[in-house]
Amino acid sequence: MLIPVTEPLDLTSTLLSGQAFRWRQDGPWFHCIIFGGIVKLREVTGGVELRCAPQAEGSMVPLLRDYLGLGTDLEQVYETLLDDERLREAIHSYPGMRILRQDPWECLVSFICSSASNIPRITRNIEAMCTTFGRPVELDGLTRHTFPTPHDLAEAGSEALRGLGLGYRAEYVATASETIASGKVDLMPLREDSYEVALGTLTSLAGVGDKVANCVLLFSLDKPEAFPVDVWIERALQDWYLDGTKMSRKNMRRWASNHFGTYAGYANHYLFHDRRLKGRKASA
DNA sequence: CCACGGCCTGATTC
DNA sequence: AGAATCAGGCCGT
Repeated sequence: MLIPVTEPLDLTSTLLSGQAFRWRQDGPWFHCIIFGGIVKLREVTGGVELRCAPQAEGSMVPLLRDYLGLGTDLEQVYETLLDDERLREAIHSYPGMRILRQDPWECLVSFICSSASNIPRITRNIEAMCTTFGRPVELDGLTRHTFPTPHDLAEAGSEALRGLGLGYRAEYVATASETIASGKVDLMPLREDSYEVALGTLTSLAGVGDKVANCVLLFSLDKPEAFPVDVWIERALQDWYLDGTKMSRKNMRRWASNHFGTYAGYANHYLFHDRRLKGRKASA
């Protein structure tokens, strides 16, 4: 089924820029588990072709439009960022790269797992949790596993998670899972809360500091002003904006939110993507 | 509020 | 070859 898309959308950059960890590319197709179903997407003239199971394709279309962030007016976002020379260049390099609107739970666990790790390992860890504690779903002879629920991971416990290679992050995931499963913290309503309130709630969870919280806020909780500062962003800000001025990461986040404004998160992701593709040494 | 060391682990570098 | 270092940080002191 065709999802008609008239808005700018670069599917490859959007799905593979490091904001989500479960998309796989297979020729022209991308596949993943979304909303509990297996989904295949590919870019075609006029939009995006969709296949999915077990849901009907028709019912998945509005969910995917939402997930892909097509509700956001990118032109308006760009308008606020194009004055900046570095951003202008990055935006021209990857026009149509969007911020996804992911499931907050999966996003939370994924970024807890990301701390002091690397993309291949994070991806392995997440996939291991899914194959071990998730449910298999099949489409066109392809099997993927659903992301485990808070209850699943709380029940699994930290030892089992360590067995999957999470290292010290296993304790964080187990504890955070218990907190969510118990109902002490409810993630979805944070979409309606202010940035500051949601940030405070998230950082009360095990293994969630300022950086991880800002990732969850930006990629799943409707906070486009969120600005996660990781090593890549730290270097980018140092090199291009701060001219060597010493600043803590939390202060960098505050500086950037103030400097880039309402859509600081988009600025963040374009800088991040650009920096990462160019590699560490290439850009001075 | 900031600075610092410790923490799993696997790949890369020296 | 074996030891540091780094990788999309967080926590406690």
